[in-house]
Amino acid sequence: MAPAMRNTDLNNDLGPIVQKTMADVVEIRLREYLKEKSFKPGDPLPKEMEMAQSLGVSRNVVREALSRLRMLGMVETKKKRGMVLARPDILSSFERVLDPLIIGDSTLRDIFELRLTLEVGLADLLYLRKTKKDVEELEQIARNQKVTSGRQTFRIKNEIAFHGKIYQMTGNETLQRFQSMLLPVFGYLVSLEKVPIIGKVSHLDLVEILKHGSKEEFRQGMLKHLEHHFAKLK
Amino acid sequence: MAPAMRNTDLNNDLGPIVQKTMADVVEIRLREYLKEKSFKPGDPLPKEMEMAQSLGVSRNVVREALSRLRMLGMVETKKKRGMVLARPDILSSFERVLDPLIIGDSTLRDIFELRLTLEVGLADLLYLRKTKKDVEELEQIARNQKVTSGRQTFRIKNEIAFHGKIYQMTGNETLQRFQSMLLPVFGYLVSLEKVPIIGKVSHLDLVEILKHGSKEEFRQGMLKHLEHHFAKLK
DNA sequence: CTTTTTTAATTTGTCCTACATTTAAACGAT
DNA sequence: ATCGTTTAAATGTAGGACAAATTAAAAAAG
Repeated sequence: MAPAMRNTDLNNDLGPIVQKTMADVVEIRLREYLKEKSFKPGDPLPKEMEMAQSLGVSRNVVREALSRLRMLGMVETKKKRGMVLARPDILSSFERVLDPLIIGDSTLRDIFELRLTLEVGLADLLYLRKTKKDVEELEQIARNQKVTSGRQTFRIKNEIAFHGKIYQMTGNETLQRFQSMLLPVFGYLVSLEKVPIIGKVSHLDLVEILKHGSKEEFRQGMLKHLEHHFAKLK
Repeated sequence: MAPAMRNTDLNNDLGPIVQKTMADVVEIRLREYLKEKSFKPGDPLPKEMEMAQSLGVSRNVVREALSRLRMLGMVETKKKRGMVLARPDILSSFERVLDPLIIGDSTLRDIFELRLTLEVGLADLLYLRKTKKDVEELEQIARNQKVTSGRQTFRIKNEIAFHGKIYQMTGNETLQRFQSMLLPVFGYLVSLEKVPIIGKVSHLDLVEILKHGSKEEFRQGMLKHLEHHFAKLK
C-alpha cells in the first residue's frame, strides 16, 4: 500500500505536464475571483464582455469557462439580467462521472468499500431519527422479499429497496442521494458474482433489531449481514 | 421527514421549468452517445465539426459541451489526434463545488453527518489493513498533540493530521481523498464553536485500542471520541 | 399625475469565418 | 530502412454579426 501512497503524493506534488487551455485558466481565475470577492448566492456577476476584456481573452473562451460553472450549478444566467452566483448541487456533478463502466477497477473497489463503511456507520443516525412508521415500512419491504425469493432480478430490486429505505430513515438527504447514485456501482459488482451469497443475518433480523435491539446490536447485525462482502476484500 | 421526501421526489419527477440551452442538450446527447456506443477509455471520438454537423448546431455549442466533459476529465483532446474518452476523476468534480461558503446550511450539516458516519464505520477496513508502522506513526501524531496542546490553530492542524492518518491507514485512496476535501467543511463547522470541546476518549486512547483492542472496542472508542459532535445533531 | 403600452437598449445565446498552433502522417533524401 | 522535412488535419482562439429575451426607459392614454 505504501508505494501507491507515495505515488499519490507524487501526483499531487509533481502532477503531469498538462497544457492548460485558456478556458482552463479562465475557469480557475473566475473561481478565485468569486472567492476573493466573497460572492454570495444571488450576487450579480460581471458581464461576459467585461470579463473577456479584463482577462484579455475572447468572449468565446469566457463562455466556455462559464459553461462549466453553469453545469456545476455555480452560476445561473438570464438574458439582459446577466449572471448570478448560485448554490451548486454538490452531488449532481458527482452523478455525471459515476459510471461503473468508465471509472477504473480500483476506484470501483474503493467506492464499494466506502458504501460498506457507511452502512456499518449508519447505526447512530438511524437510532437518532427512526420512527415507528419507518420501521414498519422497512418490515414490509423485508417481508415482501421473503415471499418472493424466487427471481434474481426481483431479489436485487428488493435489496435496493431495503437498503435505500434505511438510508432514507437517517433523515440525511445528501446521504440518501449519495447512496442512490452509488447503487449502479453496487449493482454492477454484485452482478459479477456467480452465485448469490446470503448473509447470516437477514433483512428481517435487522428489522427485529431495529425494533427491540440497541445501536450496537444493529451495527453487529449489519456487519454480519454484509460479512461476505467484507470477506472478499483483501 | 416525509414531506421533505415527497418534495424531493417531486423535484425529480416534475423539476422546475428550465430553459435548456443548446450546450446543455448537446452535453446530454454526447453522454448518451458515449454510453450507447459503449465507448471505452482510449477510444477516439468524432471530430468537433462532425459532431456539429450531425447535431445541427454550431461548432461553438459543441465546444461548450466538450469543455464541460473535459473539465470532468471524461474526454481528453489533442490537436490533430482529436478526442479520446478518458477515465474521469470522480472526486475532482466534487472538489470544485465543495465550498462551505456557497453550499447551503442543510447540506453542510448533511456532510458533517456523513463524515461522522464514515469515521465510526471505518473500523473494519482499519483492522483489515493497518500495519505496525502505521500505528506507530499515528501514535507519534497523538503524542505530538499532547505536548503542544496550547495553541488553537495547532490543535486543529493536529486533529486533521490524526484523522487524516486514520483514513490513510484504510488503504482506500478514494476514501482518503474524499475526507481530505471534506476537511474544509469540517474545519468550518468546528470554527463556529465558541469553546473547543474535548471528547472523553483521546487520540492516545484510540491508539492504545488499535494496538491491543478489538474492532468493536475501536468503534466504541471512536464513537465516544466524537460523542459531543453527535450530541449536537438533533 | 398615474397607469398602461410601446419602444429601446442591454445581455446572453447562437452562428459564422478566419487564422494560429500543434502534431500525426505522408513524403523525400541520404 | 532511417532520419529529417513537409503537409495536412484537428483543436484553440479571436472577432463580428445577429437572434431572443427581458429589463428599463420613454411615450401614450386615461
